[in-house]
Amino acid sequence: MSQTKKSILLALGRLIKHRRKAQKLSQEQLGFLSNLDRTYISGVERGIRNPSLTALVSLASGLDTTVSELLKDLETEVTNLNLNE
Amino acid sequence: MSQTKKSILLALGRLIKHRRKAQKLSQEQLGFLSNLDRTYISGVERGIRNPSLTALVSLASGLDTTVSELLKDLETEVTNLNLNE
DNA sequence: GTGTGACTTCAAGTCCGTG
DNA sequence: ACACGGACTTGAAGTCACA
Repeated sequence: MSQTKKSILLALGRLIKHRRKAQKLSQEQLGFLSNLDRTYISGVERGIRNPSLTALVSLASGLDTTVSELLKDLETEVTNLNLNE
Repeated sequence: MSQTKKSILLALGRLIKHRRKAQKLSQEQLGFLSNLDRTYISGVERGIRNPSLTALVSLASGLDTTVSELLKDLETEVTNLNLNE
């Protein structure tokens, strides 16, 4: 796993945690809302999971947002979002 | 795999194919640009692959766009983008 | 309420090829 | 140039017990 990938996943994790806190949800509650295991949420927030598109869709709707919104935030956080060079 | 997931992946595939054609790229060329195997690109376009976040990032930059842009298009195509109900 | 390690099953992703 | 397949290695999905 490249360093850039890691930083993307870490940024995603921070973002999701931030959104979750803003909604005053526990990982358990978000897990329920998104039909994902609480420990899986934990892994995503810590940046050790690389979620699939469908997992992202589940997460986003649990957080009452869309994937594109979520990733737009990610793109403002990660300045150089390029894996291919 | 639920029906909704399939329709999301099919929509993503159509979208990517459309973008790729617009750029006048072959699957092979896009594979090269995004550092992904050509057969994998083929699978994504046919909706039988569920790409990870990092794969999406790679694809997006190969298509000279961002993941959020790509998924915004997807959200306009897929009316009910909700896996959790 | 969360982090973490370990685990199994299944899909991601690559590489070989065919028509 | 692409769909499709087999075989392969790595990693994601999904869950558990424990601290």
